Amino acid sequence: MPRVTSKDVAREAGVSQTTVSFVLNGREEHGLSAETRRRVLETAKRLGYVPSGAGRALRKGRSNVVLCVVPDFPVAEAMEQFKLALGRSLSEAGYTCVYLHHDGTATPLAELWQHVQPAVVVSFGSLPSADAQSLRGAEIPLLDGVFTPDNTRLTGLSQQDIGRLQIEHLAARGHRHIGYAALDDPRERPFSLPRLRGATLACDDLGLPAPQVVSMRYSRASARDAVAEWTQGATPVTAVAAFNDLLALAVLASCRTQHIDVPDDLALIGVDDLPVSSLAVPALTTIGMDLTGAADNLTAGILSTVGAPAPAAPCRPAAGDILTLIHRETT
Amino acid sequence: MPRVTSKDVAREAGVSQTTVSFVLNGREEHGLSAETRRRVLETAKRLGYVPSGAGRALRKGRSNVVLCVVPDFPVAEAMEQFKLALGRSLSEAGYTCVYLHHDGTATPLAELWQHVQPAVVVSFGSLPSADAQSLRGAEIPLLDGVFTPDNTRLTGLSQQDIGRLQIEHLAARGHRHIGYAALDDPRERPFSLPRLRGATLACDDLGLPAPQVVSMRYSRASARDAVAEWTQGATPVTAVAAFNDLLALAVLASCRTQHIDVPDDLALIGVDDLPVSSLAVPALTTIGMDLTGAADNLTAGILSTVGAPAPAAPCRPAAGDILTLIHRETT
DNA sequence: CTGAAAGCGCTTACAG
DNA sequence: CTGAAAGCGCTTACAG
Repeated sequence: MPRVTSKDVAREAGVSQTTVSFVLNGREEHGLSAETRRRVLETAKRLGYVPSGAGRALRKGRSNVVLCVVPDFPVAEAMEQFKLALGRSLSEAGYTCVYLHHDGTATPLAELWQHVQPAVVVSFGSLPSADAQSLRGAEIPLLDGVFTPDNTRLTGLSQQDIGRLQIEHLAARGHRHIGYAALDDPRERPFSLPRLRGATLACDDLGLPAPQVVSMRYSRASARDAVAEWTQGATPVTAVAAFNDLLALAVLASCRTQHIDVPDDLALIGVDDLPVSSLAVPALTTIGMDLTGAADNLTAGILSTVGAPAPAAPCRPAAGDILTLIHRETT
Repeated sequence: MPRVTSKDVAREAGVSQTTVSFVLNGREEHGLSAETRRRVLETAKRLGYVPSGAGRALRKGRSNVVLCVVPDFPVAEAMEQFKLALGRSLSEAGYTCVYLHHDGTATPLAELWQHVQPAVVVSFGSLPSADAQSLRGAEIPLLDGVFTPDNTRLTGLSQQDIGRLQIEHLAARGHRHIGYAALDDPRERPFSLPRLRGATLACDDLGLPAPQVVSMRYSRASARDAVAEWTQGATPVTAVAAFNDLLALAVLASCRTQHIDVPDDLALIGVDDLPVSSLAVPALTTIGMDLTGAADNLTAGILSTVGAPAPAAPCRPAAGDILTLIHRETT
């Protein structure tokens, strides 16, 4: 059976296509009579009318797609949760969220958005300036650098605050000589550098010596070396803040094999609150994030960029409420 | 600056729009002269012509979107990897992959595909028959139940084989009384039931007693109870196959606190090869999966459904090559 | 071997 | 307050 078009609705309701379009798009300024409005709405619903995305996109020169360019981040639970939440809240607003995982090798971006004509492009990292330029040329709005330190207001999620929170917790528990487990993976730098910077600034603010940074990988050997470095120096460290839970768990495993007691000999705090972190022995203290809240914040920003009405949810979580300290047994 | 259209290419190449369309879509049957072809191709490239998705979709009544309906699975690393790989290989074939995470509460599906007019719908679980019906009505091809046991040929990824492989490995190492750690989460059933079934069938085939199944959650208390049940019965179990690595890690943690030696008192095998699994002490034996290979298989199926030419890659991994046993220290 | 023309479904400037 | 008409960019049946 053929599709129901706005022409069908018009004929059935005894009005013109113009009127149907005005009613369905809520264009008040043309002052349609209440009765006409009602009849059109009722007819559209009765016939099961669904507007054609293609027709609208062709006419307006702009689709209802929000194109999210995601750099080559490692797959991480937290990022997946965020993407999921963003997709949901945008779809409630009538937009389709498409993630482009861009590792540089793929199709030139310029080609893609000429083809798709997205309503907005959202870049999780920083878009190369050539791409930003080409978007400007195509008059497609861009939300750039969503997860970069300068744009924490977009999500309310500050990587620096994460590092700061870790240090503040350790300091509050009496630690003064603190180690930092950094990750030796260039793809994580957008997160790891600001977290470390936050930790360093916090130490400074609290009058503590700068954290003793050791760069490590996800391996036992690497964790063993790191622990040795922290504990065998002139002024041994009594606590370690790790870039994320996975690194913290590696350190934890290493402590066991080296018979270092956690938290008494060495306290430990991660970031992410992975499911597995609460299962560790001892259970890992960590930082949790309200990723749904962060995604809602971003959605609000996206919608205001396309000039859409603010989202239904009146209560955007404030930046400070996005992060939570989850205190378990390793501190 | 305004967009370059096929009309522009036609004018510039001194031919009609018809000819441009034929050349660019490679319609041989109309017998265009080689010289015309060359000139059109050259002009299109020179002007930077990119076809409009909206224009094409409107005309053909079908977009180039592949809509993947993903049921309410918990976020799992393996599934994310698979989705990433599928998105990549489809985009190479000129299709845009959109994931719809459907938890039942969202927009009616029928509305969505009237709006988007996808080229194919791919359902990771089983689509409700009303939805399948509505797709048929709209003449949109459907690949249904991608991860259900009846359709393992679509990806080459058999959940049953996973359970079977676990048991075969444990049996080969001399175990006869085997426990199975099942997950008590209804959302995982599409994976957990077939895995358990594969394990049970394998025991049967090998002449072993059926596995002693304990249903558990991701918590220490739950793991402790499970271990008690396995070890304190009349015929204690000497090995445990777990639904996934996370559950296996919970069991492993519990064994430590109960001073049960792994693998000597109790051997343990998981599924997924999580990054954290190689860090555990002792390191976890598990089943790894070639998810890129599985995604390539699915892409081939999708492309043949839309009548597209087979993908460039001539070598689809065979079903048997998707799974690998990763032998570490817990068995 | 190639082109003029119609039409996919929508929105909006314009006319009444 | 409402409608007729044009046009977004594409593909294809038809005519030459």
